[in-house]
Amino acid sequence: MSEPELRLDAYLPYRLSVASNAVSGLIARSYQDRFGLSVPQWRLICVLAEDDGLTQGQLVARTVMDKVTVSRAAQGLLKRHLVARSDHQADGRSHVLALTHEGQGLHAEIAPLALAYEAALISGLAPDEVALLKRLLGRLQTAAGQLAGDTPG
Amino acid sequence: MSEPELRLDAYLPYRLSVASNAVSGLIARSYQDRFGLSVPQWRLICVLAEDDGLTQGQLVARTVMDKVTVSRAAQGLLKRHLVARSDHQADGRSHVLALTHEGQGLHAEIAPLALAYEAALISGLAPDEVALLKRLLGRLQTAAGQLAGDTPG
DNA sequence: GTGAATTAGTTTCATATGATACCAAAAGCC
DNA sequence: GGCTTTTGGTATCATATGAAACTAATTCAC
Repeated sequence: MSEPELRLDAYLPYRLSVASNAVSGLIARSYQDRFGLSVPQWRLICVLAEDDGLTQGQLVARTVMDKVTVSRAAQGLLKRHLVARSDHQADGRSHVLALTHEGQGLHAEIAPLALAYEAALISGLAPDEVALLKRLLGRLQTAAGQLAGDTPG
Repeated sequence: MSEPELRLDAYLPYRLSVASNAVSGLIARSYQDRFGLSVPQWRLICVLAEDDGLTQGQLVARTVMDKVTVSRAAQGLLKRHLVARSDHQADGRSHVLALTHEGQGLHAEIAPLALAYEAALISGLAPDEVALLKRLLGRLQTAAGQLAGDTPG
């Protein structure tokens, strides 16, 4: 007995999705309005600022985005001269992306805003709660990845 | 000094989005493959199973989805005779939605699967960790809502 | 070396999403 | 009663997304 009750607002995947949508929507709107950047574009800038000279394939791995998404984001940034492309030394199919000076400037401008958003979002939480939250999110992600691989039942 | 470093994989909104996408993708694929249901459709079924006889407006509030999304999901469910519509007693614009017998059957079939997914996802976590996670997600959601209202910056 | 199978990246296409405009019913206002 | 404003829901449109097909370059097998 005791049917294990399924209530939507207690259902973790739902809660996760709603929270993520709220946060992503906030951030996406902000970057779009202020800098004309999509979230994928911003992610590329962010990764390239950490670690310059990556191929799109590497960016796919780093950002957990689809390669089509990365391709389009890169094209947009190219058009705005925020990143530059150079031929890959050893692989003629591949190109190496790097931030231009202008791209670096934009990153320097946005990064504090991004951090301010994060700070505002977690302002009610204790530092150890934040750390735990990040760890739990990582676990969920890997669990989902494993389940997606198997034939879950 | 000490620029407060922005690393993408330590950035909470990013982590949240990636985790949510992984989980949502897993669930969405499963419901689509097995039952031909979209996530919005499933959410409506779920809410209507909890609490029958709601208008679309009420469903919008309950599911935190756009009214267009709810409208379309409802139409899909109507076409498959999983929900039924009756005129609203007091408001001629509005309709009342309720699960059909068939819809209830489908819900009874999916609910255990949904709970199994949740159980699998959190299988590595302690119960109090899960509780905390849900609470923190709620806090993030409300914080994002507040920030979206203000002019943050 | 030559040819088959992979891989990096783009293009194409089909679908999902939400902003906006829209229609009809309801509520306020006088 | 008439008139405007608001609200429930739908239709239209413009954009975002990813799956699949495709191109070109690379690797592997031999």
